[in-house]
Amino acid sequence: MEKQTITIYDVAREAAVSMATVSRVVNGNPNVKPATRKKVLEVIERLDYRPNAVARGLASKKTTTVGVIIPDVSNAYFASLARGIDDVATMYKYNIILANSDGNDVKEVNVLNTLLAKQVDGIIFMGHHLTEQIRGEFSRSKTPVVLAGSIDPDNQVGSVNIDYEAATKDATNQLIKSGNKKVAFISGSLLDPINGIQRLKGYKEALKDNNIDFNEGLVFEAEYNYKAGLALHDRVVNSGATAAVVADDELAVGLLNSLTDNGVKVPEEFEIITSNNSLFSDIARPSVTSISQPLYDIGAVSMRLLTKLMNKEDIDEKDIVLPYGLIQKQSTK
Amino acid sequence: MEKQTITIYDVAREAAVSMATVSRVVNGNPNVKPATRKKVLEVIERLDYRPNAVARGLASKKTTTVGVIIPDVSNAYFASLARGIDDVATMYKYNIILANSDGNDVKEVNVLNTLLAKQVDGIIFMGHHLTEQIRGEFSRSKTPVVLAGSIDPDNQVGSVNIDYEAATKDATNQLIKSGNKKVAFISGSLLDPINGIQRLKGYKEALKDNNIDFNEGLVFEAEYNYKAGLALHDRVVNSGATAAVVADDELAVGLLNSLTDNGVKVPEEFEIITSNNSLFSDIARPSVTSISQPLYDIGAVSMRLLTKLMNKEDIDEKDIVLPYGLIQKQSTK
DNA sequence: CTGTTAGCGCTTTCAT
DNA sequence: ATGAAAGCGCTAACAG
Repeated sequence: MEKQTITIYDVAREAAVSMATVSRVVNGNPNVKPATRKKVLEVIERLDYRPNAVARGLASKKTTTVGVIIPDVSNAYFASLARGIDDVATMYKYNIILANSDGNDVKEVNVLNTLLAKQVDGIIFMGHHLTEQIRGEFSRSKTPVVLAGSIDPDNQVGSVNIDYEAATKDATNQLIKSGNKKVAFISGSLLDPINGIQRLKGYKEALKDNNIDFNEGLVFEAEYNYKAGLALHDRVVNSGATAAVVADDELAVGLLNSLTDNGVKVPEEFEIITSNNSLFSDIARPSVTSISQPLYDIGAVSMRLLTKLMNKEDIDEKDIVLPYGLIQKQSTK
Repeated sequence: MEKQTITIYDVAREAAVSMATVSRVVNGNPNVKPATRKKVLEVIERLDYRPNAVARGLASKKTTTVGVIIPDVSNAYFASLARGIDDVATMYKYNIILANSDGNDVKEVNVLNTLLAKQVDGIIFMGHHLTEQIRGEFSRSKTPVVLAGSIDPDNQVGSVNIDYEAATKDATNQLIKSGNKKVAFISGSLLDPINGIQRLKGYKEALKDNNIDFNEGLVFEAEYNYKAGLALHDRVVNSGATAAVVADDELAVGLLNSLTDNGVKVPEEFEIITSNNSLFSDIARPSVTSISQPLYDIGAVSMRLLTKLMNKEDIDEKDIVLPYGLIQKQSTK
């Protein structure tokens, strides 16, 4: 028995109308007499007809699917964004093709190309560092792009973020105010403009406002994971720091656990403020004071912005900055 | 300026060959004289030609994309599976359309239908409970399906899992051996066959082997999240249990923290074994002893199995059971 | 309100 | 080894 697909043609024949009419009722075009619509609908039901989205895509040049380039779905931070993206996508009848890049330049370019080949209607990009090549592809292609939780120093495409600079400044300030002279700045690669430009800038501003000299030895780069946090212990302790602003929760909790496991009292002897307010920061004991970013919303708003772009609507502002907070928990005094 | 897409036709004209030939070189068909191939390749390069995957999909009836139905990507358990799936998919030149269902019957059916409409070549389904309707759709459609970390009591489609029954039995046994007479069984909905059938069975077997009567009052159903774990505290304490096997890490850590925050010593006064060995179980203090499931591998193997199914290869076994472990940490004696 | 007619860009026999 | 031509299933003018 063959995989006999029934097409719009079959429906048209059975309903004794033209393909165009069937197409109209399928697409909810109002220009169809109720009686005809009903008749067609019945045949569709009876034949169990399902429009072929690929054919539709070829004919209409719209696939109702968007590409999402993500460093790693299994990272809680990005997974939250992804969830926000998918929910809004679903709301607007889009599907998402999810592709992991590991923040790797080559993979990013590859995946971008296959996404473009698949004629996605738009792209949401999450990544630490926009390479020239990627930016070139973005501007060359006519496909709308939105950066979620990522910065393009050149502002060519839309983006949704929080004000990392101000948030880091606030956090650093709090740590200084509570008496810490040496506050460590712990982030991911400084090549990522979020770290190297925005966060670092906020950190330095806080120091300056409090007349503290910037000390290179208090700046640490690490990968965003628990083990990296554990591994940081000795270096941080040796730096003489008595507090730290950390750019990632896993990293922060790793540092925290290595500290407490070694008998250091947190927050009495060492204070920590982290950045994502994820479950990790709640689960840890002591729980970790954190900047709160509306992760789900960053994803959701990105997708909403993308729908506008795909729809060629007028955008009042293509770079959206969402509000952040500072949630006090047990790792600060 | 228009979005002037260059097509296979343009390439054919410029290279002075037929579309068929261009198609052949693009698809790596060996029946092309090296000289012609070279010539065509140069034109492709020069024109920056990119084959349109949608057109290709319509003509060949293959989209090289698979649908992935997932309860929630922002759940660490499922996110790990998803990562394994995507990596193997990429390896075999597939992309994944990721769709969140929240384990909701209606959403599952909807999303399945749009996936089928989009002509995905295969589907990977993760969900707690296969409804009749979904199973009906599965068997009616000719599209290959694989269940990842989910059970179909009827075994109609392929699946990849661990032996939940044996794993739960092992965990329960350890708890009993170390002196606990009352071991709580804490899982998600018992409607999910993994919980209601497999895990519960393993739990009961362990009791039986140790001549302990099954006590309904020690069985708890809860949602798989941290708050649900916190909320469970009173009921578990009142049940008289001195240990628990928990089906989810967030749940387990929630219970753990509510216990320790209330002054109960773990593991001295209460022992806990959880099920996913995720980062949560490492971060908690005390860290939580856990069954270890090869999450990434479950995803990866599922996708590998699906490629075979899509390729109509012979399958030795369409239900794959992967090995599990039991990782001793600080929450058990 | 409904039908006709071209394609959309590519794969795939079938010839040659 | 290469070309010609017929679709794949649907949308979108354009008529009427």
